[in-house]
Amino acid sequence: MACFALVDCNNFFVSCERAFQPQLEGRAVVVLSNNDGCAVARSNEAKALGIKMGTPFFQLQKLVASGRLEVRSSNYTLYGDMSARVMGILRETDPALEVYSIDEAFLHLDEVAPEKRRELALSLVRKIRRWTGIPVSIGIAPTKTLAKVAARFAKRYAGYRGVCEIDTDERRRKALSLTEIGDVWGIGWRGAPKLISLGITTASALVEMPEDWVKKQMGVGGLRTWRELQGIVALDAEKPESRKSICTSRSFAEMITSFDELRLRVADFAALCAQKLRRDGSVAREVGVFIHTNRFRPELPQYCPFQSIVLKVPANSTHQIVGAALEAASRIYRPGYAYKRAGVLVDDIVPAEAATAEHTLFEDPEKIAAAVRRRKKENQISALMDAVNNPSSPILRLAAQHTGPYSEAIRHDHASPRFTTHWNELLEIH
DNA sequence: TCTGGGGTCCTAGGACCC
DNA sequence: TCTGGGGTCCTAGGACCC
Repeated sequence: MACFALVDCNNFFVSCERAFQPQLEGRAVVVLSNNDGCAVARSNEAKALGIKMGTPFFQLQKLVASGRLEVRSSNYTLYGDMSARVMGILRETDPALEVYSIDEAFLHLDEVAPEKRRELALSLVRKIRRWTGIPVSIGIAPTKTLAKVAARFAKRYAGYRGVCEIDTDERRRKALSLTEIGDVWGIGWRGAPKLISLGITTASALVEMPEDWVKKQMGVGGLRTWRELQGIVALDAEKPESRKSICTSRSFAEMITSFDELRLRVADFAALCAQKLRRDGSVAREVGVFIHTNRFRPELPQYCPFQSIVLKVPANSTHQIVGAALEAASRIYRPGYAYKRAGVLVDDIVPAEAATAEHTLFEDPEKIAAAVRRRKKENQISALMDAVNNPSSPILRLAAQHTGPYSEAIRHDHASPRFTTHWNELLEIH
């Protein structure tokens, strides 16, 4: 029988902050989204205060002022590095682990003798805590969806010491009966109320429904969840080769009205997309831009257009991607609106080596040759930029981009240092 | 005053084919 | 009055995940 272990970092962003700021231990701590917009991670103490995921920061100001709550701006450089450390430790146990998100990974324990699985997981919990400072919970079960269920119990009950295993049918039934339907992986904010209205309030109630009812009510995705909850593997093990689309978008600290200002942001986002494409060894055929007014200000005129441009030849050079993005932006920009957010999305992505030029029969061979030469030069420039640039604050940029640090346009009033990735911000011990 | 960002997959419906 | 049938492919939007 298959066996998966889900390793889930507890309150990951908060735990990363605590690893270098022990004074946060035992306190209510919240990590804020980009722009210090809303809560995206909460310590257990913060959850106990009733703070919900996504709570706007301005609603938390009183708690902060009264000293009952600590906040930190998100520090993705730090979290990315801490994640890599945790995944590196896990990879020693299973080189083929599936990294599911920045704070979660699935290990395959099929080869580990059943009676040794729990001990192995306990040792991983201890090792990760000791080597990185990050507390993790591990759920072990015959399917990924059940491993998720198990991990919730591992987190909830201290007696498990961080590891919960669903290894018998009796335990599976018990766990499902104690799991609310909305807490099941794959049942979202739309599905849960619908199922509850149909009388399905727990995972066991769902499992007891007939297959065709599930298919009819929930589609093939729901059917997979239903199977997984019974212990039948229904989720694909294959990892995607590479991303199919890449999006870089941000909200702005202030609202932007002028095109000159907006195009600087769009150029930055496009440059980041190009950099991500090159890192993946991919090229994209389509470059899209969206701009959004502030949806939380309905009294202002709203405008949320999207425009994409199809490139003649798939590309990943900063020149090509930025050029197309600015063209798209100029087509959709309208004066008279206050823009709060924008983004660049590159789509129709293929591996760089698979991309071939498609010239039309009627194009002038001279022009084609000139285009190929230009392209080659742009690719060389991009390669040089990658060799020189620090991603978070690139030195070499196009003139179309803005000149300050990327983070300048974003509010980060409560940022902690990049303890592990920046020479000037290393932890100091006195 | 102030409300995140980055993905994947599925489905329904339209365009198109013979 | 009456207006094929069956299939594929693409796309936009929705639902879900963290």
